[in-house]
Amino acid sequence: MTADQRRAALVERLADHVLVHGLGSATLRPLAAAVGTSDRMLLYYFPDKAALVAAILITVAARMTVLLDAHRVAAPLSADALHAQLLPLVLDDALWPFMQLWLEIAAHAARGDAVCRRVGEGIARGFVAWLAPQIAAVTASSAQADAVRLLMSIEGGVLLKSLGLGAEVAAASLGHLLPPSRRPG
Amino acid sequence: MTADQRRAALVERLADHVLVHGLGSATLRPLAAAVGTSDRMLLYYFPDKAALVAAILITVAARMTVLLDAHRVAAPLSADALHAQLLPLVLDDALWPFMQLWLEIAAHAARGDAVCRRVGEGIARGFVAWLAPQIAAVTASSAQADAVRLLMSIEGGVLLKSLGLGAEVAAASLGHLLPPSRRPG
DNA sequence: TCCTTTATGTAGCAGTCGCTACGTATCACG
DNA sequence: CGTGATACGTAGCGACTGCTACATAAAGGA
Repeated sequence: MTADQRRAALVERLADHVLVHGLGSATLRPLAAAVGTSDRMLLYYFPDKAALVAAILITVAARMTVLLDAHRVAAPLSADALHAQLLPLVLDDALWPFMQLWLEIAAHAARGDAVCRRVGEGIARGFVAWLAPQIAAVTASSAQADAVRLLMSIEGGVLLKSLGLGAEVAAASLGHLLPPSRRPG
Repeated sequence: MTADQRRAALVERLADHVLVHGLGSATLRPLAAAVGTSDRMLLYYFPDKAALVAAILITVAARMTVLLDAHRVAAPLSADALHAQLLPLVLDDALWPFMQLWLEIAAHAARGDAVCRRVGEGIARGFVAWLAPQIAAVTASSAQADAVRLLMSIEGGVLLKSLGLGAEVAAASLGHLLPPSRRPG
């Protein structure tokens, strides 16, 4: 096994830890302990902590891409229909660790963290590119705009769920597809 | 001046610092230095750091409420129209420090931070309550659902802007009110 | 066999964290 | 004139941070 392969395997296991405990706990010694090594070795395989975290985040993003692709729709849907399908998905426990991490990435990026900004922007643009072809639209650019709007709503839902408004988000999303009279008070 | 008044004045000045530097830099010694005192005194006026941060966040929330109320619409609008009016507002530089902090609060809440969860949920519910009466709807509950959907979209826009997709968000929001053919490619 | 490269352990640095113990100056009140 | 409460400075604790210096052990090519 080459050094590159060992490094990649290391990052895979570190990604597990970060998905559970978050970026805030992603400090060298706990990270190293979680995979049975030492901070010394982490900085042997990576030039510094920033490079290590970047590698971990990219690995996490790759995992989420795989999970999302399993839910790609067969034929393009209306933006509303796709929204109704995807929102429960990202609020589900299976994807929630990714969403928690996603919020942390956005918060760090907003404060100027270069790693989170760079990786996060790539992921976000990936989301748009993943969504657009699944939306029924007359032009590619309108599908793109629809994708951005859809993404805005979904990620706002993630943010609100993190603050304890998950039920309201789910109800409002449901309401969008039902006549108002059928909604509970 | 009573101790309570001095404590409140302290928090006001601390809020300035947190709005600029964020929660991540909200540690006792830098916070104290920013207002010309010592960590010792911060823990003299507050039982611990959590209580101090909670007080700061509540003060920040009160400031944002004032700013938002200055932009309350005179008569109820459609959800789309209100959205088009508010999105540029929250993406503007004047409110952006609040939004940066808002993302941090959500990220911490998502990781189980009790203070951020409690304060953040209050702010989020305040947003919904602030939005609902400004939305033209047949019933109060449908206005509430519209308010949640509107909030989702706006906060998703904040998240995407923090990752560098501010232009895409602005364009997509514009597109929502224009026929597709008039949108740039 | 020697000698370089690769991999890893041990120990520690300077700095920051939240928090606390201790001393003391000031001041209202008895 | 005491005397207790209020307000504040100084100093430090133990834990943690990213990172590094140094030693060493194994392995592979000359």
